[in-house]
Amino acid sequence: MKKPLKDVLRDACERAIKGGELVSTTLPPLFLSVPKEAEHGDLASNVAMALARGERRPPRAVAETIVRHILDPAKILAEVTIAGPGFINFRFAPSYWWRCLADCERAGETYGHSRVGEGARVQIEFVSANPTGPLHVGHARGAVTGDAIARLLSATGHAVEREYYVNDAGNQMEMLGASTYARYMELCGRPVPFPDEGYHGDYVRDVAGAIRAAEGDRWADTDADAARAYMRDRAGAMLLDAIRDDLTTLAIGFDAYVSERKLREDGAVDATLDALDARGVVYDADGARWFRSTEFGDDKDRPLVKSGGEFTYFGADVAYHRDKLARGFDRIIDVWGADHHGHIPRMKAALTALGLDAARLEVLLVQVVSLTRAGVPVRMGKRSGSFVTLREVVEEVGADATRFFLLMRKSDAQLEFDLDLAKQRTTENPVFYVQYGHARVASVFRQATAAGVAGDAVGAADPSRLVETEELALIRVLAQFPETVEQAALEREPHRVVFYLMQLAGDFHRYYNRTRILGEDRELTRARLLLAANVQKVIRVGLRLLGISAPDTM
RNA sequence: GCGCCAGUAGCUCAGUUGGAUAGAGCAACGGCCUUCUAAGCCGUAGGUCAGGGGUUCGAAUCCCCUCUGGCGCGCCA
Repeated sequence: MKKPLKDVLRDACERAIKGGELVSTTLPPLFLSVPKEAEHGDLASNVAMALARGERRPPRAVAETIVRHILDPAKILAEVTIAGPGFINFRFAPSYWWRCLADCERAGETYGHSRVGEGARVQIEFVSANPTGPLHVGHARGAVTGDAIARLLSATGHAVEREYYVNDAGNQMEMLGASTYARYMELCGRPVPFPDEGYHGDYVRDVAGAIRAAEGDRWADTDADAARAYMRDRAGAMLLDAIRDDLTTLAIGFDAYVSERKLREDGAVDATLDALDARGVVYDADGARWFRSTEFGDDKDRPLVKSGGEFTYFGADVAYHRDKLARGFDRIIDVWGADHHGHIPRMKAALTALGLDAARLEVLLVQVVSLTRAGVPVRMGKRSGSFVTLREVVEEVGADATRFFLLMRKSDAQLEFDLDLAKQRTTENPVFYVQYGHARVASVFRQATAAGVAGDAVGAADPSRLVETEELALIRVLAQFPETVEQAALEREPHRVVFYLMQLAGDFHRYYNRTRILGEDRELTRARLLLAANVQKVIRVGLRLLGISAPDTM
């Protein structure tokens, strides 16, 4: 919607400069905004105010000069006015909106998609939870956010790969093995002490039970270390499978699962350590090996190898990120829990130290989710093992509502998720409100078909029959969809799409309530069906970008 | 103590390079179904944008200080 007008405006400014009526030689970035007040038109520019200082003239006078040079070869404008402190307000001609509707119709299910990404290879890594237990709600937010951003990036012409980094090595896994072993032995009637920092969740017992069901008591008589190692691997594999299943219920999949253990076994971690060492940023102290990250802006040096000889999590993670960049992505995006924000400087420092371009790594922080039930907080605590799992939430409120609610807020802001609200099938629940908009149009079309109207190639209807203010306003909202998608993708902010859909659904419900779509006038009916069909389509495409279904009946 | 993020209507939150009279949903109050799904719509009310200073034609937005909340500052991951 903005682009054609931006061209007209730029053209006018340049002509004014060429004619010597503006002394500025460069233009500020042309920025068109949608005014809050309808009387201010469809789009407004503040360019005159931005230029006024350099011109040494009042903004309104600068605006007059620019307006005088506006040509409108395509006849898209109905009105151009100067208002307030120096805004130039534009109002589009109805014919422009009719053209927008036709464009929308023609674009089909790819309306809103674009090529701004120019085929850039982007990798997005998300979830990456340790396979030591089921996913909880916090993981779910990262999962849904990463997935939605991946969908947005694909729709805007990026070549996207989704990756899950499996932390299947290290201390936590050993703890899982020991915990599972202890539960297993318990079930065999030969209890051993439960590890101090072990995993207390009931799922460990379930996993141990499943192993025992498949293999009997034979591990009870095996060497304890060997048994623990076996339990670690079996439990890890089973829990990773469970995680995949959980993600599948949320319509989330990955192109690759990369194993930390494999990375270690392949020598990638050693090689990375050597590479850092070769650059002279590694030193030994207190029996450990340290990375001199303070030289690269971190506030502390960080250990890469523990005094026991094991790599730290950080050490392995540096190797993983080096590997990702080596795979040739133009950009790698990490979705992290906000409690990891302190890790960004050290990771960037390590990449810089390795001679890599740290700017290619982008870290998105996802803040915590607090669950409530009718306003009452649901207690969560991982340590106690009583956290609320992703599965429980999805089973209670459904995948669509889970995704919608987790995407309603900017990802770096804390989010309150009211389970009672999410499962309500009433007007208060925004996800049903939006989906209902889609279903409602489907219902109108069922009626239209019964009346023998829908068969008349609605796509070929004449948009110029749509003359009501509300109809043109609705088309305007449709016309804003492509730039909403683009912005959401480039800013990595899926919540913009959520808000857009709530607005579109609201505008449509309002229109529906006042205006009868199926009427006596056949041509008008067809034009309104065209409009309704495109509203429905944009809701559908928008929901698809969020990974949410668009039902025809509710 | 240092660092990061936040503080906008009773509640949950939007607010696009700094722009016009700060918005939405819910909750509250009052209306609308013989007509395409009332799972909807219309109206009313609701504000010291945490507080104070600064920058400028203009600040919720940028800078500084204070207060409040969350998180981080492990040879845990």
